Amino acid sequence: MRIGELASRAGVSVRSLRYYEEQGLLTSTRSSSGQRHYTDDEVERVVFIQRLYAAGLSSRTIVELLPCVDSPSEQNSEEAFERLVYERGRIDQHIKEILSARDALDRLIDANRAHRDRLTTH
Amino acid sequence: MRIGELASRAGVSVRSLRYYEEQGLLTSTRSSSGQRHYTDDEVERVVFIQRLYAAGLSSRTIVELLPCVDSPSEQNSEEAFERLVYERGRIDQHIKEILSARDALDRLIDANRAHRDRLTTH
DNA sequence: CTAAGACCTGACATTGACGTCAGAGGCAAG
DNA sequence: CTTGCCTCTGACGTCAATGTCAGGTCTTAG
Repeated sequence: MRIGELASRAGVSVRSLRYYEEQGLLTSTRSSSGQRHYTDDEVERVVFIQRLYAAGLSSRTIVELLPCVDSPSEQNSEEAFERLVYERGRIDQHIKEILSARDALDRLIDANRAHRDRLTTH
Repeated sequence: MRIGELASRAGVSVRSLRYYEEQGLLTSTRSSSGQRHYTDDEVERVVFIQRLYAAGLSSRTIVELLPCVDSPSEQNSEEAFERLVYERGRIDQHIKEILSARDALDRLIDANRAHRDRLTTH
């Protein structure tokens, strides 16, 4: 498949895919005329990358984790594996922060709703 | 307290506090010489702002929620209240994304660990 | 009084993940 | 063969939160 199709299937822009390749997150085979071609697997990979972005990881960080994705068999990914565990912890921390933000909003919502009810029943 | 103390208590930079004020997230009283002064309450407020930032809200969005924080008593914050509920939903969505990123990393960690064990017991 | 260290405003710099545009070539249908 | 859409590279633009610097003022300990 060509880049446009991968983009629409994975729900990202064509620009983003070229950027991912530039950052070393994604590879493509090239047709003789230079156009990028992808296999179906790449859809999944792009979605995975998106998830990590959503969790606050940067391209640079994701690149460092890729050995664990691409060749979990090599023990040269020892360093990458430690990084993986570390980032997992950071995400966990991040989740806690966001949960506490949600809690704060919930309390705010309750307070406001309580006030509204008081006005309504008045 | 002056800006430096608020910054260190809330764990943010002085620059950020001035930026928050510029964006309408924070107010300060000024001494005759123009220096900003804050009450203890502001520490809590800054922490709250940080939480919302961590949850992915922008300054602009936070400003729109502030009426609910500052005067939950006014019903002119009707619009702000709806926004509040809406953003709560977005955060919820965001949490789900991050959880699925964490799951993805967990699966990756398991796969790598499994491989390592296979090597070790060999 | 004076020196060190906070603070002020205003402005430009930075970073990351893209958007967007220009100019050129590729490809399938009619 | 042309028309319309996709793709290419390269480069510049953007946005938000913050860093950083300059040049000046305040405050406080000694």
